[in-house]
Amino acid sequence: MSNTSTTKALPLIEPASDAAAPCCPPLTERPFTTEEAETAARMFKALGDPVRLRLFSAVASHEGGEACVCDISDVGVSQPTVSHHLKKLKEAGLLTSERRGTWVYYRVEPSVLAAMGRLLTIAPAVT
Amino acid sequence: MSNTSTTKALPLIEPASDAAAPCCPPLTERPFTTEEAETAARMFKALGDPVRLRLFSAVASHEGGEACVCDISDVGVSQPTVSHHLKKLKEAGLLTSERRGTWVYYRVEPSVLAAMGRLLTIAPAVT
DNA sequence: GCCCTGTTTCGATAGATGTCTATGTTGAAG
DNA sequence: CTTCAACATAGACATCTATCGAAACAGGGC
Repeated sequence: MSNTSTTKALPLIEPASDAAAPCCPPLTERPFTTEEAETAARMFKALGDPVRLRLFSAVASHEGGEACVCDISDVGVSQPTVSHHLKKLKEAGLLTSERRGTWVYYRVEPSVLAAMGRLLTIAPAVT
Repeated sequence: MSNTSTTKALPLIEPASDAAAPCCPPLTERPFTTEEAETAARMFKALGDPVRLRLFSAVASHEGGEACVCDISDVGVSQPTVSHHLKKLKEAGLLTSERRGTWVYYRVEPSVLAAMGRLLTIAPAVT
């Protein structure tokens, strides 16, 4: 509500009350519809490649939750391949990118991480 | 007596009982190694197909956490294809199967779900 | 024995995917 | 303006994947 923003006061983690739960209920809640399955599968598939997973982990674990390509591109494949995988992660909504001067920085979209985590919850403890 | 019946025979491939393989730390903790990435990517990849995701969700949300194939095979593909996808999910360690009489029942491996969920946690708050 | 429920196998095929090399594009620095 | 460095894009290629139909196989109930 009014947020009471007397001062900036950055919250620990943006509440994102619903900001990014556009996808689906927990997998255990009810059988997924075709649409839900396609949406969710796109995200899982993005993390279903070892190189992408390493890139994602490198960004996610980097200081400040962001990293420039030059910091993470040592994953054993050529530079264009790195670029290609980063693009895939971006298309899946898992990463965002921003150019600052010569370098391009990638950042994790935390709300999407949370949404995927919610998919995998055992039981929402609700009826 | 004969061969190995005196004791429990040797566990060629121990069912890994539970263990559930907490394969990896959270993605945000540190950059994944190649091995970790390959292990984790195998699980994500298994859920990266819409049909498999629907099958998995159907089992996971079914009463008792298990379902027979006849209950979930209405996903728009042929019956051998359903069988093929269920096999993939089993190979990924996400499902187990058991025959009871005429029907085969699939069940979710809850510990694996938990392990995947842990991968996606933002910050483990230490131990 | 016959039938039912699944599993497996066998091509076969259309499409997706990961990788590379080569070439652009963008911005900073001479 | 030229050149270099950091990434992105484009095209080519080989491999993998999902799917099908049909048919054989395996347990279990009758």
